[in-house]
Amino acid sequence: MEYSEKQLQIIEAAERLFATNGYEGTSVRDIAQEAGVNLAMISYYFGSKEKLMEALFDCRGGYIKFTMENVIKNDELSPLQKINVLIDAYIEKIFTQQYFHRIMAREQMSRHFGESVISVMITQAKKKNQELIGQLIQEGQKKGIFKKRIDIPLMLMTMFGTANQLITTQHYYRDINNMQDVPDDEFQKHIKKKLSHHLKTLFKAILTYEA
Amino acid sequence: MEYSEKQLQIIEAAERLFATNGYEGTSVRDIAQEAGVNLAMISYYFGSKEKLMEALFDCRGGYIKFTMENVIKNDELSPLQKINVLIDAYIEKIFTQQYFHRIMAREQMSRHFGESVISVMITQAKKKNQELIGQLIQEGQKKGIFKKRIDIPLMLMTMFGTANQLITTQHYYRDINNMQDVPDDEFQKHIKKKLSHHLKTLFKAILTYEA
Amino acid sequence: MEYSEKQLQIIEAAERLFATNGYEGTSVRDIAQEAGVNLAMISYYFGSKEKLMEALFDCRGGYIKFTMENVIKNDELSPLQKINVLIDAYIEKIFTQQYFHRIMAREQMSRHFGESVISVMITQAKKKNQELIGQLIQEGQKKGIFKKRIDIPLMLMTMFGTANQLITTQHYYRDINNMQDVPDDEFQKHIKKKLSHHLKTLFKAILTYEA
Amino acid sequence: MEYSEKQLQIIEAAERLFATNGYEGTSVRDIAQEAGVNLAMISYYFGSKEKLMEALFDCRGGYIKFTMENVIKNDELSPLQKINVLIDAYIEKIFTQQYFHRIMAREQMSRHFGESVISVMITQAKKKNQELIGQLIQEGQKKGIFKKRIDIPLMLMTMFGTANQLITTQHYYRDINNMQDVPDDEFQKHIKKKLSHHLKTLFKAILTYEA
DNA sequence: TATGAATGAGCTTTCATTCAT
DNA sequence: GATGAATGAAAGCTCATTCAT
Repeated sequence: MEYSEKQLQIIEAAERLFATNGYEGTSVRDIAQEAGVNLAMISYYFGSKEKLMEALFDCRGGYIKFTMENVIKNDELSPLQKINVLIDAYIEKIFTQQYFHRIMAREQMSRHFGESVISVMITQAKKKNQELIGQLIQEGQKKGIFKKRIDIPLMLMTMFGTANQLITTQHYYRDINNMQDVPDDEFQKHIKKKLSHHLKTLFKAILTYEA
Repeated sequence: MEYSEKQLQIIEAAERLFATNGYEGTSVRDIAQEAGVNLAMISYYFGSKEKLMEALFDCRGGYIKFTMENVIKNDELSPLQKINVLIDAYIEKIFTQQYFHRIMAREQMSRHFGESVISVMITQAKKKNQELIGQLIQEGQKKGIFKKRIDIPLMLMTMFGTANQLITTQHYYRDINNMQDVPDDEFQKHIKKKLSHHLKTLFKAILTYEA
Repeated sequence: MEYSEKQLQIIEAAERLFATNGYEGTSVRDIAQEAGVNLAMISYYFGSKEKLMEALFDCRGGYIKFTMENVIKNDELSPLQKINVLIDAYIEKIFTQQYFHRIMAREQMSRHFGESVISVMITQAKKKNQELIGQLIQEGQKKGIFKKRIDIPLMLMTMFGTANQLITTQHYYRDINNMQDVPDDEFQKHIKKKLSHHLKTLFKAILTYEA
Repeated sequence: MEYSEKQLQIIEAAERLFATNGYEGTSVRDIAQEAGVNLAMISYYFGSKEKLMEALFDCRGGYIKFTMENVIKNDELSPLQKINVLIDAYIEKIFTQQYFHRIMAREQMSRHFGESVISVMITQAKKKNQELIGQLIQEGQKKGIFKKRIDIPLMLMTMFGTANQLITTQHYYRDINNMQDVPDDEFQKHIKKKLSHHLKTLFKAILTYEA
């Protein structure tokens, strides 16, 4: 689907507000004001608030299934190297789409979520990811590099959950580490690096360390 | 603060609904109906919807400062054993207070959160936790059992984040592992055990494994 | 169903406006203003505009099935006398419920009508009426007083249609007959009498006159 | 006034929708879609929704002044024959313009009707009709064929009202007579014939029968 | 001429809250 | 203390119309 300049303007405004205040906590009027457009334009372009949300997911959703296939097929990388590449790719994605990531994290726990179009998209993407990472780990296991018994879903939850936690509570991290005066982009870089190292260590340990 | 029977009834209803539908997604009418009380009672008892939320946190908030002091001072346990005890204590807490935990997870990412009374409570509790676990780890480091460079905030984020992720998306886990027919209490036990093992392995690895 | 004073106040306001401006041409705001109540009260009491309409029909609908049974069973009246009594009863009804009568006349020709609760009520009442009058006419036919071939549906249409036409266009009648200065209640009496005579003549003619 | 092909297209679409859903119940968007033209065209061509309605009446209005003069002057017909010819002419008119007829029936009972241009047109036409029929009846009375005391306005109301009732509630008639499976054109023919016979009988009776 | 885009006003309904008893 | 009734504000959405091209 293609979106016009104005539609993107609205979608981006909605993204910011949904991320900050939640879907229910954001009124269509808020979005109109944030986007600097007439209230009626939103219904005009998207039909309804819910359809706008769907358009947002349609817009950003493509990034969910981040291109793991290429990495997996690459024979020059060891299984662990591939894991590391994937971790960095994932981190890169969610940091460049922080707003959207927050929305997804929020929406995942909603009542109506299971019934919605969006839910299906996310579920499918998650399953796909899981399958691909599953293949990767099996490859490592066959080569004798990774441990036998790996709980892949829990591994992914650790990856998603930790990143989630960091993104949604980064101000805590900032406070605790006394980095209030560090410019934001620098701070982002900092925590991306930290998170990358942390997750890689975590995965390496869990995949190769014999408990 | 003490709450009457009826007030608790309302608080519990609100807890369920806030957890399921979010704060903004829950109307005072919904709560009144869920609690089986008159609509006006809620404003009458709590003053406002927001005050009700605060009462809920006041009620459940005790859970945050989970009793770590005793564990830390216990000389019969090794540092790693203490960590394990803490992990289990934490898991036990959040699983027995799943609803409240979801609410907290949600509210953490909200706009108004930083400004609220609740936010201060959580922040303080987190800092406390971090200090205590910090002490614990330092103890292990002094004894030469734990690695030197440990990013404690990120470790905690992993613990919180993973548990969070599991609790808020347990239906995914259920689907993926084909456990739809398992009774809920049994399923809860199952994932608690899995999570416990997973986190312990994770911590042991990260704390003792030389990368 | 019982309605409170305030509910009746609203229903009556709605009745006036629906009759004058049509259902779609009347806004809930209009009704609130006409009834002198707060806008939100209408949803509070009736749930929605449509439900209010149903309440109106529930309220007035009882009058539709005007008590013909008693008349029919009365052995002291000849069939034609019975017809005359019914005509007067019908006229009395619709003149005392002019507003409601207009609403019904309007709604009968609406698209959504066939699907609504109201529609079912009206249809049933009409069928009932038709059956009863059918019996009456058959009685007269058996006694050799009425003609054999009578198209009852068309007879009723003439009765309903003529009365309808008079009620909805009484101002024309007033203009044409130069009765602008006659007080309204007197004018009402006048046209009721005229209509009564007209319909009775019509029925007598059609039922007894051999074409 | 002359209307272009596209304008007629819009007018016809509006006619169908106004007849079915009422003026207020029809949105300009609905009309645009039904006519298969751009939304803005309607305002562009007609100025406003109300002006479109006027154009519709301007277009169809000719139907009202149905050509009675010729009939009246025709010396080969008896007064009763002339009445019968008029009845058939009237029936033919309204059946070929059912949609428009419904709209008129609706609009007659509207608030704004009395103030509108349309209203004046209809009123004039009605007066004209009344005068002409009045002449016809007087002719019959002079010849001793018709009764003396005839309430012409009520006679016309019976004619208009019965036809009206049949047209707007023809589905009832269909149901009651179990003609659901009869093709529509055949059904139309059927009720036209029935109505014609009914009205002629009615008029003959009322005009010649001594009550 | 023709139209996609845009708009302010209005719609019905629900909100959290307060009033009167 | 407890509650049905009431309310102003705001919600999401549609309206007829106009603008810019």
